[in-house]
Amino acid sequence: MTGSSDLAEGPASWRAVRAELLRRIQERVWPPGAQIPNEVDLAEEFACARATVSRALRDLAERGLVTRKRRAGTRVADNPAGHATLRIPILREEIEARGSAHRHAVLTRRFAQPPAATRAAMNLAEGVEALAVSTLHLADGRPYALDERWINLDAAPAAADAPFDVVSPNEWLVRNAAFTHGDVALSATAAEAGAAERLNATIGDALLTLERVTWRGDRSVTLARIVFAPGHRLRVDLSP
Amino acid sequence: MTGSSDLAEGPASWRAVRAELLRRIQERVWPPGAQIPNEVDLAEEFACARATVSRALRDLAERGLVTRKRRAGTRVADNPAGHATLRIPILREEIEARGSAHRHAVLTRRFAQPPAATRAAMNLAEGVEALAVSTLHLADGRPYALDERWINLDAAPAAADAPFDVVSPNEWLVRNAAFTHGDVALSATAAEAGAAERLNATIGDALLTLERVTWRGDRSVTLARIVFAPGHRLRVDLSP
DNA sequence: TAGTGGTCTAGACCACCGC
DNA sequence: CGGTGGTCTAGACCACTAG
Repeated sequence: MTGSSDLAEGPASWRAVRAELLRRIQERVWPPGAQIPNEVDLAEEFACARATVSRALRDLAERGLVTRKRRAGTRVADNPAGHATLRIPILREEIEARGSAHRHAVLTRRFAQPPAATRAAMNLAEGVEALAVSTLHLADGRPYALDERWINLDAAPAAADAPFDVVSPNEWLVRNAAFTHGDVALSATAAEAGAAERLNATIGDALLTLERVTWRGDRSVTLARIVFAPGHRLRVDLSP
Repeated sequence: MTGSSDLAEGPASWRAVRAELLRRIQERVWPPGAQIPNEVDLAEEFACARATVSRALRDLAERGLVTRKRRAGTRVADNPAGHATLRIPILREEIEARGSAHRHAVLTRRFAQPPAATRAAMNLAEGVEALAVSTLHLADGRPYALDERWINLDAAPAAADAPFDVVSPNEWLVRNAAFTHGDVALSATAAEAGAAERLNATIGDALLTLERVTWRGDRSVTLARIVFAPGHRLRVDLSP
């Protein structure tokens, strides 16, 4: 085996073990679906403790490259699928990371009863008011994204008094209203009149749209709809 | 503290430790930026081994909730940002997971020199030929996504003989041409004539587009452009 | 029921880097 | 320099489940 000579001379770090296992998977020494030797045997082969092999295999399992079951052992995944991690964007940081100057403007800010669809998505009772805020984010003075959201005042009461002029709702909520989980949907939408004007687009332009609902336990915190300016590309890396 | 009473009675699993640490972070017992006690102290508090605390903290660090430095210790992240994992889709599985019947049709398949932009993105030498394949994926007979891609025959020579009629290029490549890394870009594009006809859309419709380049070492494997049918939503979950 | 992964322990050494 | 996280070890017990 290729990678064992450098391992034989001393204790193998779990990364070295992982690298060798990864090599065997990628080079089809162990093809998809194949059974991998158990931890004890691998530990013996690599002359290390079982815990070290376990660490390496666990890492590969988290990446979806192998599947593990108690009695059945470890197998190479049928589909060694890559996985990308998509971070929840704080628009200011995203813009500044590109070397641009960030600025935001609150367009509207009002208390109202959200429409039925929003109420359903946020699991709100009928008749309760929520805070609707619309914010435009600019990079170097050019429109970058339009952030339209509803905030559940029951989950984040302090938002009622937040002016959002210095700290944007996007950032304020991330910092002050921690969520326990959420879900995101990406889609392409045609620019309607309001968004087109704000984003310097033409009506009907294809705009990348990110909709996100975050929850704190069983209470929704905010439903955000972020519409990016025309041509925006959301990039993510793909790991083994 | 809420979670400690049940921990005091016996050895704490690392998940229980993580849950308690997570609680303190989410409830601002340890606000963003705050220093967390070191592993030894926490192990003493939870009456467990340091390795158990380490496991819990490592998990939180991987999720981006805390940052760890050798001498400086562990701090709550300024932005306890959630992160979503976006799996590389095998369209057939994605469709079947929705309970629909999958079918695909190869529209075109030809060997040609890719255009300059593609050549650059795939780091190909000038003049070499690659395989261009265009495939339409259908769910219950309705257009689902259009897959247009270039395949680097240098990295996946077997693709030259693959008919792609039974196994789609999408699936064939995932299974037979493992990649080491890649990058993905999501954007919204206006449907041009060809895509509109195939996807049962109107010219100019906003379409969610996923572009992906995968690499095997320093050689590109494939550049794929997947255009989804109108209204498609790409969903991802958001974890703490 | 036996074999596998999952976890915990107590101890040890090391790499890093703020003080 | 010394404290911190990062890792490895040898051993142990447990949880799960395939055969």
